[in-house]
Amino acid sequence: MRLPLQALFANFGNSTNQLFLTPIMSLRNEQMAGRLSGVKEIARRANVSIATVDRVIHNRKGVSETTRQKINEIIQEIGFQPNILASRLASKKTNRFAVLIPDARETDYWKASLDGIERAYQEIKQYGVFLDRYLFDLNDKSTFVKYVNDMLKGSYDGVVMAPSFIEEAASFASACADRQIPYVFINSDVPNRDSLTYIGPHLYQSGYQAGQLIRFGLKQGKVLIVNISKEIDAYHHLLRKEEGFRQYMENTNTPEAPIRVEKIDITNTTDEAIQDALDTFLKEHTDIDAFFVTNSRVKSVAKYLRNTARQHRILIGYDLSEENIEYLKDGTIDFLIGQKPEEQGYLGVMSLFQHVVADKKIAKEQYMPIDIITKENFEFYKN
Amino acid sequence: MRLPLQALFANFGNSTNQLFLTPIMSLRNEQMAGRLSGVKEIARRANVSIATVDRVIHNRKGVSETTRQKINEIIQEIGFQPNILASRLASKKTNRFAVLIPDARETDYWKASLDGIERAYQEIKQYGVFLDRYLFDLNDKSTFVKYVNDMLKGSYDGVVMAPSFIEEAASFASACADRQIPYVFINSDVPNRDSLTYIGPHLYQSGYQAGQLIRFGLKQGKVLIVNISKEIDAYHHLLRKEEGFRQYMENTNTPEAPIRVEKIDITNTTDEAIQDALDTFLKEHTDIDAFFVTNSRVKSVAKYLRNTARQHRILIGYDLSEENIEYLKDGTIDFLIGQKPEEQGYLGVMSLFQHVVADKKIAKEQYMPIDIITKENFEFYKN
DNA sequence: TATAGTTTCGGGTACGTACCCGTAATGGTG
DNA sequence: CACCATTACGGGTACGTACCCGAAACTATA
Repeated sequence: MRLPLQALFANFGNSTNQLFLTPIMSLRNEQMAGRLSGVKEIARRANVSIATVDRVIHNRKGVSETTRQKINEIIQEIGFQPNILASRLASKKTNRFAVLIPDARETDYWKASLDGIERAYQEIKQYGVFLDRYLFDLNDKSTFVKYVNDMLKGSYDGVVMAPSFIEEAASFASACADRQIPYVFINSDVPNRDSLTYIGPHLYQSGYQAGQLIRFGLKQGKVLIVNISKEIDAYHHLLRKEEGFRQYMENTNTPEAPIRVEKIDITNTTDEAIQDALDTFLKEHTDIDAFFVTNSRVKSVAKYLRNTARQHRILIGYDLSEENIEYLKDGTIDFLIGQKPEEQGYLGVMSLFQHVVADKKIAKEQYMPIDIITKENFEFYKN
Repeated sequence: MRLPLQALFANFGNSTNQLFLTPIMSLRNEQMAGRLSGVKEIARRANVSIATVDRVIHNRKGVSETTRQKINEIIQEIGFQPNILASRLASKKTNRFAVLIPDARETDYWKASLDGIERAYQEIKQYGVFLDRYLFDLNDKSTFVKYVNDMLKGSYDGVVMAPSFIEEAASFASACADRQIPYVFINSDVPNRDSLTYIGPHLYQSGYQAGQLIRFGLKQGKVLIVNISKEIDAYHHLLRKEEGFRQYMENTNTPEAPIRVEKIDITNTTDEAIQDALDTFLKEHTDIDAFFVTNSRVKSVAKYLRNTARQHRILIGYDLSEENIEYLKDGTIDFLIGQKPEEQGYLGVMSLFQHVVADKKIAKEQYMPIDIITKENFEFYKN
C-alpha cells in the first residue's frame, strides 16, 4: 500500500518563528480549528448553504457580490484549506499525462528515470491521474516522431519529455502550446520554449564543477576532455559541459601552475572503436595527467586505462551506472558526477501534477544538485 | 515501445452483470477512475455485503472462515488496494506525533530540520495527524528532561527525537518502548536502542570521506583535526567522524607520501576562545597544511584563517550554514560536507507516519547521502 | 421443540467536498 | 400588474471506505 505523500502541499513555508514562542500549545489550537473549519462551518457562519460556499470557492457564477465577499472574508478569517482527500474523492475528475523518454535498453540512466516516473505515478494515481509512457529509440529518430504524433492525438492534460532530438522536440512543444497542454522538459533543455519547467542538470555548471575537482587534485599538468557521442543532438549538451570545464580552467590558470586542455571527440560508440580512438590519441599524447569524460561513457575510458595500466592521475565522468561504480570502487575512476535521473523523472511527473491538479506554482527551472560521488560515499546515493 | 495502460484493467472488463443495471456514464466513470476494484466490486463478486468485505480487510471477527478465504482470494486476484483518501476520510481516527529537537536559535542546522518537519506535517495533516513540537535548549539539559516528561504524559502515537543528551534520551527511549510507542532517532544514534529507525549521517563514513578529499588535494603533509564542542554528548559524535578520518589516512599512507595527523579539542565555544585556542596551537605548529573541522563550527576556523591570512592548503568542515557558505564562496573553505538536516526532519516524521498510519515496513537505518559541497555546486543544494 | 446464546452478515449512515437540479427571488418588459 | 428571463441560492446525492446496529442463521441446552 503506497501513499500519495509528497503529492500535494509542496509549499516550503518556513514560518517557524511562532513555534519558538509556543512550542506546546500549538496543538490544541489546531485541533480546535480542525474541528470547525470546512465548508460546513463557513456556510454556517455566512448563513448560506454549502452549495453557495462551494460556488465561491470554485469561482463559479451564481453568487451575488455581497454574498461572495462575505464568504471570502470568512475563508480568509478561518484560513480555510480544502480537504484534498474529500475534494478529489468527490470530484470524478481525472487527468491524463504522458511521458516521452528514451528506452532504457542502452543505459540504466533512463531506467532510473523511468523508476522515478513510476514512483511518482504510484503516489498520484489515487487522485485520478492516468499516465501513458512512450519510450522511443535513441538510435531511431522516427520512433520519436511517431510517438509525438500519437501523443498529439491522445489529448493529454500534460506531457513530460526528454528532448533528445532538439528540432523535433521544439516543434512538439509548439504543438502542445497551441493546444494549451503544459509540457515539462527533463534531462536537457530546449531554449526559448515556454515549458512549464525544466528539470535536469545545470550542464555548464557541472562541467565547471568537474574543473574544480581536477584542479584540486592536479595542480598543474594536462587534461583531456573526452566527448563520446553518436547523436549530434546529444553532442550539443556535452559541449555545454565542456564550456564550463574550460571556463573553470581559464579562470583559475596561473603562469606558475598552468593546466592545459586537450580534447577528443569520438562518434563511434562501439566499445572497440572507443578503445581504438583512445589508443591512437594517447600514443601521440603521452603526457595526459587527467581525463574528463563528459557523459556516462566514462566506463569505456576507465576500461582502457585499466587494461593498458596507463599511469594517470585523475579520471572524472558522469552518472552512477553499475559499470561506472565498479571502476569507482577499484580506483580507476576518481569522481562521478551524479545527475539524479530518478529524481528528474519523479519531479517531472510531480510538477505536472502540482500544476494541473493542485494548481500550485512551479519554479521555471529545477536544477538537480551536482552530486560529487566517490568510492567513499557512493553507497549512500541512489541513481 | 508504448506501454498500454489499459492492459492493467483488461481483467475487469468482462463482468457484464452489473453493466446492464448501471447507466453508461457511471460505468464510464468507474472505468476512467479505475474503480472496478474497490470494496464494492469485491462484495459483488463474493456475493456478500460491503460490510463483510470490510471485516475481512481489517481482520475483524464475525466472518466465517469460508467467506473470509473467498474474499481474500478475490482481493488477491484483483490486487485490491484500498483508497487511502476515502479510507482516511471515513475513519475519524487521528494520530498524535511529537518531535523533540534542539531549539534553532544557535544554528540554522536545526532550523532546517524543523523546516523538514513542517514540510512533512503539511503533507500528512490532512490524514488526521497532529504534531507537537518540543524544542529544548541545547545548553540546558533540564529543558530536555522537562519536555520528555511532558511527552510521556501526552500519550502520543509516535515520537521523533534528536538524542542530544544520550543518557536521558536512552531512558526516554526505554519509557517509550514500555508504552509501545514507536520512536525515531534523527541526527545521531543511540546504540542498542530498539528505535523504529535511525535517520542521519553515517558519522564514521563521512569522516572517511573527508579523509579522501584531503588526501586528494594534499598528497602529503600535515593535517589538523579540530573538534569544537562544549557538550560532552555531542563530542562523542565528533569522535566517530575523527575515527573515520584517521582510518582513511592510515589506510592510504605510504612512506613516500605520508600525511601526519594532529588534533585539537576546543571546549569553550565562544568565538574569542576558539580564536585564542587556534592561535596558541598554530603558533607552535606552523606546518599545518590542512584542517578538518568535525562539525559546523568550521566557520570559526575559517574566520581565524582569513583574519590571520594564514597560508593553508585545505579547509574542510560540515554543514551548509549561511556563514559557512560565505567562507566557501570566498575560498577559505574548500569543502563542506552536507548532512541534509531538512531531509532528516522530513523523513523522521514521514517514517513515523508510514509506520503508524500506513503500516509500512521501515528500514532500520536511513543514512543520509554524504554530500560534498563546493563553491561551484552549493547553490544547487538546500540545507 | 422451544429458548437463549452465539455467530455471521447486511443495511444504512457518516466523513468533507463536488455538483446536479429544482425553486425562490429578482429584474425588466409590455 | 402579469409575464418571463435571469440570477441567486438550497436540498440532496455521490465519491469509496469505516463502522454501528440490528437481523438472520446457526448451535447448544433443557
